[in-house]
Amino acid sequence: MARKTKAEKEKTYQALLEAGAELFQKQGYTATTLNEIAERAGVTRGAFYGHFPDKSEMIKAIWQEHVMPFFEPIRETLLNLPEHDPATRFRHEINNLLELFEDNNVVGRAFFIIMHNMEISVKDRDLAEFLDDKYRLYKQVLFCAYTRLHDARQLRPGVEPEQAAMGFLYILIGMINMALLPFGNFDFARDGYPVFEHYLNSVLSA
Amino acid sequence: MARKTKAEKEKTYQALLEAGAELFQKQGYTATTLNEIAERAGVTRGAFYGHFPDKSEMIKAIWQEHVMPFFEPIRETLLNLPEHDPATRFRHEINNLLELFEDNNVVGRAFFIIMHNMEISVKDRDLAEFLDDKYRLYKQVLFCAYTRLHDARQLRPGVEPEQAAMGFLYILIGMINMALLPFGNFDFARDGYPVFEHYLNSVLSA
DNA sequence: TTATATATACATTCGTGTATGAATAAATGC
DNA sequence: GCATTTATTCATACACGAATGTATATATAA
Repeated sequence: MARKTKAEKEKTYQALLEAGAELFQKQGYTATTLNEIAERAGVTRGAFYGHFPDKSEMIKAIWQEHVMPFFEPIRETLLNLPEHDPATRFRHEINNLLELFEDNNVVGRAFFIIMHNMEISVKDRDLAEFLDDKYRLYKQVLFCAYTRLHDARQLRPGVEPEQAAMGFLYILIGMINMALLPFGNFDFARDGYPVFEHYLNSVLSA
Repeated sequence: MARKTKAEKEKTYQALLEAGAELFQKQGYTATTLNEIAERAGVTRGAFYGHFPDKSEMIKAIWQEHVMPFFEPIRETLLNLPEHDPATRFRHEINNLLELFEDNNVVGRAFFIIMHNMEISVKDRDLAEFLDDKYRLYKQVLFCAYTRLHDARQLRPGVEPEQAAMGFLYILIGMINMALLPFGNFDFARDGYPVFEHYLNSVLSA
């Protein structure tokens, strides 16, 4: 095969990544073969191995390229809520998060794959750790945010940060789950924002 | 192979079911092979095909045998909350549900497999429909319960049944998700009951 | 005697990983 | 800038293993 230019190489890389994400979403991570990915990207398995050591590395790449750029700033903000009136910033950022899931289906797709369409296997310890990290991350970020809210006395009396963070995490995970399922038409305006609004009001005093 | 008695046949059936559930939980549905299931059950693939047409039928059997007996009465109760003071019954039944997940790890395991360790694939339309049914079921049951609560004026003013049902579903799904993950030690007394208690208090007026 | 639970054996298909090769982009030397 | 060398992208081919489904055999329950 003729050597391609650097720009062309990047193009096939992106094509492979996109093909992989689409197929993982549609038929699951384990059930998707390298042949299918390559074919959908318009290349052969030879190209795949030129870009990824194996399938599991592709998942990490999808996360890195499709999620991190959007997710990182939100995480950064939640970890550094202002000492004065963190609640307003918190509400705002949660809104950003929901909008991200509503608008950007690349991000949503990646989450769906990670949470729903990738079996957690003892066989692949590496991937299990990768998933573990993701969940640990969410928990940590939310706990940090709620601690700040607590310190600023913007949580309703009797609401403990750990508990509130867990509750929020449940709602978030639950909603993302439902929102991303291929069946059961989900409407953010109907099933997303109002639910969060209610929950935030029940937890925040501000 | 020598023919077995009917009782022995039932025993290998149960052994296969148990082996399948264990392996699906540990390594995922797709990644588990019929050979592994048979070997763990102390038989060969020949026995498997004597009891199940294929792997997907085993999932349905696991649900039928390991979940339905516990889940059905709860569903029945939620669909038929009393007209007078449904809230008390509702709280009670939700508690039952949490206890079920806390105590009965066979039920929890089945849920974990369905929700986390079985990829949703277009390739297997039959299984996708099976999953779809499950989610539809939850939604329907909760909506029915919340409607009854609403009619009895036991929802806080401004709380709509649809919304409240969705919120509850999110929390439930989110919690079950987190509770069942193999990593991240989950404690029902710490991360389960209090969160639900808070949410119920924020929604119910009674 | 007959029906059947399950082991065994076989055929087929499929997926992975690697080794190889062709053609050309990129690098190098002048 | 041009000629030559080198590096590299990706297709092709191959080897190996593994999984499925089916057909068959056997011993014994019914």
